[in-house]
Amino acid sequence: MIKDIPEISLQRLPVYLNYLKSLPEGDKYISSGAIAAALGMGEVLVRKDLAYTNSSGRPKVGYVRAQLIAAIEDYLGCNQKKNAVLVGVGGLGSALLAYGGFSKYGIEIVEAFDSDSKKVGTSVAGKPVRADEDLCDGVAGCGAVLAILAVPASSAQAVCDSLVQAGIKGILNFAPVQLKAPESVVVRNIDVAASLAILASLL
Amino acid sequence: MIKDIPEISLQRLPVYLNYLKSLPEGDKYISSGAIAAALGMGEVLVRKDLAYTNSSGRPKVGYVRAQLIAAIEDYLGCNQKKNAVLVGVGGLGSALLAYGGFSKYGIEIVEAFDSDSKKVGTSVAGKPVRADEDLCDGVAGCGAVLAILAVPASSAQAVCDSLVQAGIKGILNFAPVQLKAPESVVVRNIDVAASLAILASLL
DNA sequence: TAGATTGTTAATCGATTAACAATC
DNA sequence: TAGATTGTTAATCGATTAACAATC
Repeated sequence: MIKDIPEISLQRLPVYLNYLKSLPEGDKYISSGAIAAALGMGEVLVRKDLAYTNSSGRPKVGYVRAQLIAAIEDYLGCNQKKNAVLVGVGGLGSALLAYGGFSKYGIEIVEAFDSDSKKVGTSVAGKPVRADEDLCDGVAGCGAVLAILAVPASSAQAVCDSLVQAGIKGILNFAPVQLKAPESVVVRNIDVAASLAILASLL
Repeated sequence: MIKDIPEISLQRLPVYLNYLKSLPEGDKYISSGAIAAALGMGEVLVRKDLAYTNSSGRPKVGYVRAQLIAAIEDYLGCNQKKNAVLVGVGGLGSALLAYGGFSKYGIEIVEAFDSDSKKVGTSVAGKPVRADEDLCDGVAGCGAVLAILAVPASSAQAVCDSLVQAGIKGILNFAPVQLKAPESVVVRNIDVAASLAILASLL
C-alpha cells in the first residue's frame, strides 16, 4: 500500500480523527476552518491533508463529520485488522499490553516476548508472554507484521535482528538506539526521555 | 532560554548524543561523515545541527567525541537540574515513574498525582503519589516546571488546566487529545497508538 | 443572488543538500 | 604538499500559505 502522502500529513490524520470523534453526535457538518481553529493550524493545510484521504466536502456546508471519520479511518487502515507482537515485558511493555488504545486503529497486540524466564509462561493483560527464543515461531503463528520494541537499549539491536528475521515489517522502537534494519522494514522511534528533554529546552 | 535552532534540528540532538555515548571509549575523534553514515543521514546536516550546539571540529580530524558530547549535553540543558511531576499513575504513569532514562537529561520526576484515593498516599518507584487536589501545592513545593500527563483523554484537559494554574511551563501529553493551553506553556504530544497506526500505514 | 466554503494553482517559506573555500 | 574534513554560502527541494476560481 504505497501512499502518495507526505509522512507529516499522515501524522496529522490521527489528530483530526480524534478531534472529529470528540465532537458531539449532533454536529452533522464540520468545516475545515472549524477544524483548523480547534487544532490551531491553517485551514488550507487541513483541506489538503483531508484531500489525501479521498474525502470531500461541500462548498458552503463543509464536510459530513461521519463521512470524514470513515474516510480517515479507511485511509489509515483502521478497518484492516493487524496483529502486533511486543518484546520486553518490563514496566513500559506491560503498560502497553494493557493499553486499549490500539484497537481503534485496527491493531491488536496478540503476544509478548521476554528474555526473563520468570516472566515466560505468565500472561499480562490476558496476553501470553513467551520466551525470546520463540519469537520466530510466535510471529509466524500469529501472523504479526508489527512489533513494539520495549527492551533495554543494550539488547534492542539483537531483538530487532530477530524481528526482521521473523518477518516483521514495521517496528516501533522505544529504546534510545538507532536500529539497523533492512530498507524493507520500517522503523520509527519514540524516546520519551528525549522528548521531555526537548520540551524542557524549549522553555 | 530562547534558542536559535529549528525544532527539527533540536529533535536530532538526542539521537547524536546517544550515538556518541555508545561509541567505545577509545575513539577520541569522530567525523560528521562517520556520524552521518551510522545514523543514515547527510553529513552536511550533521555539521549544521552540531554547529548549533557551539561545538566545533577540526578539519582533517573531526570532532573530539567527549567535547561534542559535552556541548550537546550543555545545549540541551542536561546539566541544569529540572523537576517534573507526573499526573495519572496508571500503567503508563507507573512505568514512567520507574523509568530511569530522564536523569541523563537532568530531569527528575519528583512527585506523582492521581485522582484515585486508593493510590493516593502510596509511593511508586519511591515517588509519593498525592491527590490531584494537591497539585498546585505540590508543584509549588517541588519547584517543577515540567509535567507528564498520563491520564485518560476524558480528564486530560481538566488536568492540563490545573497544571497551567500551578505554574507548569511544559507538558508532555500522552492522552490523544489536543490540549488548549496558553501560548506561554509548551505542550508536546506522544500518541503511541497513533504512532503505531502511522507506521502500519507505511507498510 | 450573495456569501460561505471547497479544492487547486501559484507564491512563499523553511529545511536539506550541493558546492566550495578555509584549514589543519 | 596533498588530502581529508570543517564550516558556510548558494541551490534545491518540499511543505505551508496565499490567492482565487468553482460551487452549493
